[in-house]
Amino acid sequence: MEYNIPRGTYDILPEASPARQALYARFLRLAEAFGYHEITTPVFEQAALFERSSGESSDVVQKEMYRFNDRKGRVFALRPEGTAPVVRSYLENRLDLKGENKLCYWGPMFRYDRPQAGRYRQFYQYGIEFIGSDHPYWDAEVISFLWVFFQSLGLKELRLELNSVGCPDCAATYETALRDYYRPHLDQLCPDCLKRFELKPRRLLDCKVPSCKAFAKDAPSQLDYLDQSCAEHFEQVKAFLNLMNVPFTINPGIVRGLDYYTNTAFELIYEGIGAQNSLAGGGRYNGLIEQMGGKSTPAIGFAGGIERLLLALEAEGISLADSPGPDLYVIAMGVEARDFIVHLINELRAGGISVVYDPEKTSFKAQLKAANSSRARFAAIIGEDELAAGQVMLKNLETGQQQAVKADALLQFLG
RNA sequence: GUGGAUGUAGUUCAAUGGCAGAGCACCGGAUUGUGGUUCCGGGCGUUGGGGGUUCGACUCCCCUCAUCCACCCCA
Repeated sequence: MEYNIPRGTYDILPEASPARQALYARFLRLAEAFGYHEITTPVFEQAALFERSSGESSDVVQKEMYRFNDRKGRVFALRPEGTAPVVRSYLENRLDLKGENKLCYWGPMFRYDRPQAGRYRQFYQYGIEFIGSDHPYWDAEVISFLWVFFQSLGLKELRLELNSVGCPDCAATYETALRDYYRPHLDQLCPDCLKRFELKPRRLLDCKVPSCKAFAKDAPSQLDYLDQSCAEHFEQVKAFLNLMNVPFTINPGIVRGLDYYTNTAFELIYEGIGAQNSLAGGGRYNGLIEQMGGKSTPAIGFAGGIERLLLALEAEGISLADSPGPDLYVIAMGVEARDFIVHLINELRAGGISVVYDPEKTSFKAQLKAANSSRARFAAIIGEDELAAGQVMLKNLETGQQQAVKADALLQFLG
């Protein structure tokens, strides 16, 4: 083989396609039920869109973005996430004026990262964005969308974790407090945590090194550093979630990776698919739209990973769709029978019947065997007798029963 | 980006440095018009790729590519 697939990518083979299609259909159906409409943006955008929105210091921008120049030197990037493009489109197309503020999407994202179970360089995400209100009801509705979606798929081992990272003011005072707490212990932290201390002090809390974990226990919590309105907002989100019967656990360690998040942050955790156990995550981003040049507009959304969801479904033995066999397998004995049925096959197909026929299989046995393994519902057998009578012998491959059917009545019979 | 494991037929896996094999799957056949079971037969490998050591390399060494696991990060 001279060529092979790029690292961290994968082919969606025919056998895997039905499950994904089913997932997509279910997502869209639920999105519609919640009043969301699908939006599809390009897979590449100006690199600056992501650099500014996600934050220059974020890992996504620093080392995971596929950046390239086009022939005129413009700098683009394969999208590493879906929110910024959706917001860009929302502003550019003035969807605010059309009241189009519940948007959902589905498509490939790209991050140059080391591949691992549940982590790819081209991966697929689905998500929703609610734009235009800071009311806590919408936080709860977005979260409940996620919850209902997973419940409807039948997944059991789910954990919804909730946190509030506050507004930029709360976040700043909290990070100061956090640094004050850790500063005396800097010499006892792991090297990674020393970097975290400088760049992302919140990440100190979920370090997995035992010695660091000990400090995390007594570290200050963001929840104690929320100002009046942020605290109230959080309380109301929780209250709405309770009213919606969405179970959640508070985890002050939930940190969103991208800079634009404010207040509500949440993550859906699934144990049992490896280290990459976050099936979906999201939160509020009240500052993003203004930062991107729109007028100050609050918003909230989430994104989930298809690959991880499929892994979770597999882990629980849930199959959404198996590829069905064709409706009909045509068995023709001899060239005259063949010439008789080739046109009939097209008519049936045009009528929406899926038909399999293989002219290279000539022996009766081979054809019937193939009919069986194709999992077709029926086999249509045409030999000399049938040809003379202008009919086919229609055999139910499950029961073995067969009956003669007029050729021109076949479409009606099968349809 | 860091560390570790692995790479042999379509697939799951064997093979002390000495002729590359098995199950499953696939294809064909068992007196030419009735499938799934059974029986018989069949093909397949540049042992991921490249280089080195050796009389001889799937086996040992180096490089490379890929996958998996963990870190990191996240969906």
